[in-house]
Amino acid sequence: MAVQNAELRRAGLKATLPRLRILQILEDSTDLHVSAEDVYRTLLEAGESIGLATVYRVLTQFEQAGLVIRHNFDGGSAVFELAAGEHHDHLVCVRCNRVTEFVDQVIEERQRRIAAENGFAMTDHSLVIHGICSDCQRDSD
Amino acid sequence: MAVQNAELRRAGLKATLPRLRILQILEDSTDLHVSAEDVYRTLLEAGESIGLATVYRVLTQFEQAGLVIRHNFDGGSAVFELAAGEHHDHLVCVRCNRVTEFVDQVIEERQRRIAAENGFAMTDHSLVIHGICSDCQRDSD
DNA sequence: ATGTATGCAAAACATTTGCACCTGG
DNA sequence: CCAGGTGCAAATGTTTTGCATACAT
Repeated sequence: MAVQNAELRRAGLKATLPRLRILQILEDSTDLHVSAEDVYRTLLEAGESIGLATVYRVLTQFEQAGLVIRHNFDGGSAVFELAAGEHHDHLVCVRCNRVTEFVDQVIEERQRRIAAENGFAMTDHSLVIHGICSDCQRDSD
Repeated sequence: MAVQNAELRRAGLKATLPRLRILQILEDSTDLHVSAEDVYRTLLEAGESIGLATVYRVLTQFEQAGLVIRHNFDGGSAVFELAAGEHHDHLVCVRCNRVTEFVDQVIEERQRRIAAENGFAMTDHSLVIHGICSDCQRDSD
């Protein structure tokens, strides 16, 4: 936990209990993409008394500090993932919502070129491929 | 307006007044990407008395009928565009929210391959490049 | 006629904010 | 100690829904 403490400092955030717990949850989660509600529920299950508002505030701060990335895959709730490692794009299953990550250098390069050709100073980009994952194709209904 | 009438029939929707008006607005709009509120405001300005709930219902029906495409560019409100013509991707200005469209066959092809490699039956895909458009770079603050 | 569509108001969500209190450094 | 963080509840913004009425076929 000294590790997370340092991570928060580096991000310019005071190492408070809620922030440490939430960071821990993100790191421990088997699911790389969790919603604010998911985090809140996990906290409750662990017996912590941290408000949902704080979860939102902390996740937003983490996002601004570059610790996490916020995605709006569907119209519902946003999901967050640790910003560890390389940029990547996502495959999202429309049946089970499972998320798979991928990187493609050719696409990355084309995107840079397209932004440039259109006079855009690219700040970010997101590519989401929706489809039915192999598991869901098998359990077809 | 007989034209829109036929369009609705083809989509399997009764040609009611609200649906005709809303389709008309989408077709007439200079901005290709409008929110439910935008449509509602336009209706009010035209003196129509159509409820916001109806606008949402109709836009959702249009989406299901394949007449329009719904996008969730930011976390805010969804925007809709007529599904006329080819598939394309979007450049969105983070300052002024202006949307520019583009198509890149290389990216399209890579996406198909990536979906296939991951065992995904691709149903859809969306690529959004965020950045600062040339106008906003000029009026920098 | 009659099943469907609409308007209005209320509900349902996701997210944000105001404010008094608590806590980390 | 004191600025900043947190909890709670209330506010916000978007989208959906229940229900009585109106409309297209």
